Amino acid sequence: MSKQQAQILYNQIKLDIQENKLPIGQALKQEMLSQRYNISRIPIRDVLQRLKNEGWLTTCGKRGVMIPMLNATEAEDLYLMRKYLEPLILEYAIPNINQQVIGKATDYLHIIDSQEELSIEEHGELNWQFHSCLYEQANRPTLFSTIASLHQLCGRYIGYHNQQLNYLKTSQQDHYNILKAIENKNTEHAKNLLETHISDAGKTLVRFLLAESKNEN
Amino acid sequence: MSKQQAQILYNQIKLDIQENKLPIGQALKQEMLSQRYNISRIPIRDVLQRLKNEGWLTTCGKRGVMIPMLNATEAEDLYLMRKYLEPLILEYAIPNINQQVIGKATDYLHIIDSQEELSIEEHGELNWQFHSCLYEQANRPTLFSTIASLHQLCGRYIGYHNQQLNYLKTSQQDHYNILKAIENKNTEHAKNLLETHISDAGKTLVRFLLAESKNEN
DNA sequence: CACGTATAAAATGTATACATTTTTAAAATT
DNA sequence: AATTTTAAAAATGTATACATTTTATACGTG
Repeated sequence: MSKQQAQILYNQIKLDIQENKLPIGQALKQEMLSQRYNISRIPIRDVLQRLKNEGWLTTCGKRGVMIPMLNATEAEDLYLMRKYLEPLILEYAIPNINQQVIGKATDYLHIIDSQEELSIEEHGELNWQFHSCLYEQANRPTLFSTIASLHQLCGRYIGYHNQQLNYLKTSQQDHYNILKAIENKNTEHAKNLLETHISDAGKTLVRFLLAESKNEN
Repeated sequence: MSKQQAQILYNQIKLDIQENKLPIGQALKQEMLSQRYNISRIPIRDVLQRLKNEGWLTTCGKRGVMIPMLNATEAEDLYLMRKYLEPLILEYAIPNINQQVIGKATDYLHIIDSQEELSIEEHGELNWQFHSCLYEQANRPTLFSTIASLHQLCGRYIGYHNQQLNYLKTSQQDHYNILKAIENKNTEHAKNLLETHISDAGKTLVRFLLAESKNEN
């Protein structure tokens, strides 16, 4: 289970970034992290590199990495890409979505509905489970992994504001509508609903980030 | 220059993958690579992980990585994503593209025209320089880096067939047309030309990959 | 003979130690 | 006083050594 050690570390650091438990905007010292997580620098380096490649960290000066500040332009880009790519993969998926898949997706929505005490991370995770169980039917690994990566990065922004949690809750009806359109094999309608769904979420988020940056000044 | 050591190794291994100098479809042993490139396993591991994250390598079984075989579906996905995302970033870029940028882009095209003896890697690199010097004017780092990453991955496919080199050459006229449309601030036309340009390249490549996989059977 | 189990070997993951580079601060020169 | 130089420190990159996990092989059992 040695590989899992690094895997746990990866998840832990990512969570700590998401929950703002690590300093933003300044260089992260390997030694410091090594002590904090009680592990040698080698796995730390591995994880830092991985997170850097995934966009959770950016280079800080000539050497080292740092946690980038939340940025409205980045958020807008992420949702913009999702808006274009997710309807695309859904189109490939729809012909392969049978009733079993519909059922599985419905179950995820029911879980979201039933559980009142979901943390924002849990909610985001269930949200992704719903979307991905549809997308994976497309059998498009490359397209899928790009979309999955964009989702992951959005997670950092979703975790930031409770307002986003409210949005997630109100958008549940969208999910049911999308599922209904898929069940009816109404591909164009499903794509349009999904595009609007993503676009709206993006707009809500960007509005918040802009408002916040105004407050800081 | 210790960091450059790993950087050199990264470029070298990537090139060796592109030129099929490493075994495809079987696990790459760290020890073997360590001896081949005359360096310890630590930087090897770093590079392997990085290449894995970028899509040049995939996991092979429970442990280790391997070079994935060229795959028509992956190529199609890459070009599909580019087809959607590159016109998008171009739209953001056009308002900021002044005559200096036009001139710079023109210079790249002239270099491609003038040099008869370009290797396919050099040609691909110049091709990317042309596109990226336009895209970077959009000031959209996140969108840009996703597109850059997709380009990189296409590099593996472009390097494979000389046929693709022929296509690159014939597509030079497209580049001039796109540049002309940008200069005239005819955004929609430029976007359409770019979309067709990418779509055609993708179709050519996919046709080849499919034909080849048929030949193998 | 097939199949599962145990054991040995190979490969990877991690820690420690060392080398190189980067950054910091102090000293010196203009 | 400001700027360049230089030396010490801090931080990162790499090598070696060790621990753990996989994988392969041989053995035993049904």
